[in-house]
Amino acid sequence: MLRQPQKQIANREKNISRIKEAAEYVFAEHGYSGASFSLIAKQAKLPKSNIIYYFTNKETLYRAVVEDIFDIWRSAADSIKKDNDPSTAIAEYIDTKLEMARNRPFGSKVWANEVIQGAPIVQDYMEDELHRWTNDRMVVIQHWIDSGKLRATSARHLLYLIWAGTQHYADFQHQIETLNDNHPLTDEQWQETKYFLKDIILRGICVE
Amino acid sequence: MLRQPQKQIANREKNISRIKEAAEYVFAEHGYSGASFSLIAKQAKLPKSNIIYYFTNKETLYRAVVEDIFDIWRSAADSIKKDNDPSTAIAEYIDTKLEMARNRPFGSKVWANEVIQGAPIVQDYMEDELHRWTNDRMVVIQHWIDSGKLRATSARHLLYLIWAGTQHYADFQHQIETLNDNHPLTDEQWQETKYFLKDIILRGICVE
DNA sequence: GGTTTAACTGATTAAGTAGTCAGAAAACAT
DNA sequence: ATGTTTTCTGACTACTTAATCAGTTAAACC
Repeated sequence: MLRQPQKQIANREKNISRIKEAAEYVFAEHGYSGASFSLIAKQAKLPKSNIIYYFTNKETLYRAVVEDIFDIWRSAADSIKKDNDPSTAIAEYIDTKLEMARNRPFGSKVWANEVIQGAPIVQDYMEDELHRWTNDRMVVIQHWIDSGKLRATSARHLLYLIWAGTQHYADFQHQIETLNDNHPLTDEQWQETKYFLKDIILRGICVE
Repeated sequence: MLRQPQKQIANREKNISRIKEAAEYVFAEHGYSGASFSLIAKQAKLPKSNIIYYFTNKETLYRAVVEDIFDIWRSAADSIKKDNDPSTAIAEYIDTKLEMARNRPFGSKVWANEVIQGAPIVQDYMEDELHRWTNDRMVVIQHWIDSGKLRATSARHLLYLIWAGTQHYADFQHQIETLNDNHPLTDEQWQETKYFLKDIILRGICVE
């Protein structure tokens, strides 16, 4: 049995993902300015210097976190494809996005925070990646509309409504829990949420 | 003609609202931690010490800003009353909220920021005022449903969807403008937004 | 006009911040 | 084993921050 000669590499990967996870949480809870290296270090249970060793500075760490988020977020829209059935595809998209809101709320919060503040760090990302990605999806939706599979509405605003409606449950999680008498949503309540959003949105866009 | 003996009072009010306006902007653009007295002072064109003179500390100023926002936000729902026609009332609510998103985006952003970070400063406000306010509106909507004027859907999630769908245009303003080729929305585009949201949501909740 | 009171402000302080760096420790190579 | 490279870290620095406060200016009162 060969000894693995890469103890370093394995350790490096472990540490990096551990730091990113901690950073995602701290950036979400405190915003960019409020997130200090010492808070992130405490969360990751690693010395502050070690974090700087891996990521050089705060902005680099932040960008790494945001890029991870964006990749996941992007892959959630895999179902929005020309040849898929619109209702099924959009229902699937809503389901997936709500599951992400439930399971990975911190990423969503970091993104929201960044955009609210005018994307000072990831403006280039928005102009390139997000812009292209959004246009691609809009083309698909417009195709569905043009071929009579969807009611004639705005593809752009439909996307925005799906984003807003789903991400709300991540970004405003705290508000929702407060209004739910300080309890997290139960499985049943998440089911209800999924059902509600699909019900309203699909009813709004399907040809009658 | 009597001389006004209240030069001081007038000046005080002027300064306070000037400071709050500047603070709302800076808190929205930089978050709670990122908003420093010196930034707010620069924005308000007043010395830093003067701001502290009026508001004692950062948290007090912040709370003043949030309370102002909340009051305005609350009054937008005046139309949600038992005796009003549901479709008209909800259409009016959506219109009003979208106008607020357009004209007062900073307040919305401050609120969003605060909630995303778990409402560290205004938790009590959420538990008292917002909770009561939301329950009141939900009772009205439930009444409409029970009396057959609306389809049987979730009053709670309907409110959330309206909030999410409208506030998105304030909170994510920067993203929306970036996706709009770096142009602010035109009058026409705002019209289109209003139309879209009312179209989808009303279609989703009206009895067929 | 002179006194009291409120409004205001520049200088200062104590605490926290991002980032540097010299050197220790571990992993790897031979 | 020895040397080399990479990983790691505590101590430090230069800077920013919220908040204090002593002292100044302006308004209100009589």
